[in-house]
Amino acid sequence: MTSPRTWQSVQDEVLRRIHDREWKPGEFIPNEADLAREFGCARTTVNRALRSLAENGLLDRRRKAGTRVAPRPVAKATLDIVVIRHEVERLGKAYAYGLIDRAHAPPSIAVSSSMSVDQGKKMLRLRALHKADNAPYALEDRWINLAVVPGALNQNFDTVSANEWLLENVPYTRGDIDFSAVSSTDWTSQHLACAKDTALLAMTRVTWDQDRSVTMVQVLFAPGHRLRTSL
Amino acid sequence: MTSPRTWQSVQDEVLRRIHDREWKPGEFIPNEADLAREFGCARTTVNRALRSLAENGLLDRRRKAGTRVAPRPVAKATLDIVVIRHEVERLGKAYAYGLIDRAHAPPSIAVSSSMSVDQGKKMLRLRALHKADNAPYALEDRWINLAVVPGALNQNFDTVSANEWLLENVPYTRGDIDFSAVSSTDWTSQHLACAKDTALLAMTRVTWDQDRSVTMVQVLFAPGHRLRTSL
DNA sequence: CAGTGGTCTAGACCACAGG
DNA sequence: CTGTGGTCTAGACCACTGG
Repeated sequence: MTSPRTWQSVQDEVLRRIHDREWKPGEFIPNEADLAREFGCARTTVNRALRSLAENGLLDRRRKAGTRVAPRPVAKATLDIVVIRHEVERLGKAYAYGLIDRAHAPPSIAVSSSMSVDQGKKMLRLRALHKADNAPYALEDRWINLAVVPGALNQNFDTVSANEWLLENVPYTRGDIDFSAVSSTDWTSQHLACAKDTALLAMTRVTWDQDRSVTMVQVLFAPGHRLRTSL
Repeated sequence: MTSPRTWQSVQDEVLRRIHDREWKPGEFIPNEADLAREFGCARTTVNRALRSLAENGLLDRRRKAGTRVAPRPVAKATLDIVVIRHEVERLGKAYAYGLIDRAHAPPSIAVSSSMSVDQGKKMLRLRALHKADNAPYALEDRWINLAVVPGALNQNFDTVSANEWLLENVPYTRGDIDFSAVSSTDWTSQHLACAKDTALLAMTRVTWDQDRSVTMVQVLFAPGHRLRTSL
């Protein structure tokens, strides 16, 4: 075979061998030093190629044991979670935002427990609609932890969505997300302009800064919305 | 400040500066050589730390221009797409699989166009139910491209799901996935043991080997299913 | 053109874990 | 104890791209 010299060409060759079943799932492959000799490059270069593949779940690497092809290739799909306005604009549509209501109230049990906050403490709740080309795009129902983000009380969120304001002004270290399907209620149907009981894609996210919850938001997308990604 | 010596400690320090707004979104940070001097380590070490952060979307790096904190931190959520049996077993539940029907027939227009195959060509269609602790877990509706996987005709898929058989036997290079919410039909309600029009989370995937489609599958999860991930 | 990140090298030492 | 991957170094050259 030819002698790859860059880490990408090494990676390509390794991928080819996996794809062509020269190295089968679960099998060990030669160690880095041997591969470096075979490919005529430095071990560092081989390491870079293999480490990258391991991060993508195609290889299992363990000290002393060695490197093997992942027995069950774990497919990792990456979703980019972006500000809704940017998502709409990327689609070439006109974005509009409207605040529906705003309240300073204690959260429900579900919200307070998801956010690990005292149920008695008042939080800021915002509901808003995002539109694309004047059609409903997504409905946002958000709770903000005022103990962590006191400044939110001074914002009216009339023109800038909490979505964007928080991202630009409040740091976070971690987020937990889940996706599910829910039926449209009377209230959501009205705002998303769809029939009651329509199936809607829902994204719920709790954002944390260290161990303190910053905000929890449920986004309901308009009927037919698809979340795309690839492997 | 202290002098980090490993790439992870360099990364931690960079993360801290971003988090504490010492380096603000959109701002340029010192170049690799300067940081290496400041931290008392090799430039390679700084490079490793910054490259990793850039891959995670926290930094924007461009030759000559330099490195800056990403103006809009793009949150990347990674979903692990695994074999359904393993997912169920990981939950500590008993897995069961049942083939519902199997047909050798031409695909619908929707399927043939998604898979870029000639609509006249017969394909293998399998519908099956995955159960967890004897309750419906997910309903699978799959089309297999026999031009790419002729061997599938010799499998009856009575006991091994196409899901697993394909993963273990047929290589692929790419997959396109989308998630959406759909309403349950009479047929799906019957198999998932739910009311008609219940909102269901649907995952549709088309798998490719180079530029030839291998299989297309729609998985409908039982009501209430949540797809979890974190940032 | 020149400054920046991107990569390769050869060698070294270390951390971990299998035997 | 020993083989493996994990990492660091110092230096070098390259590729891209902004000015």
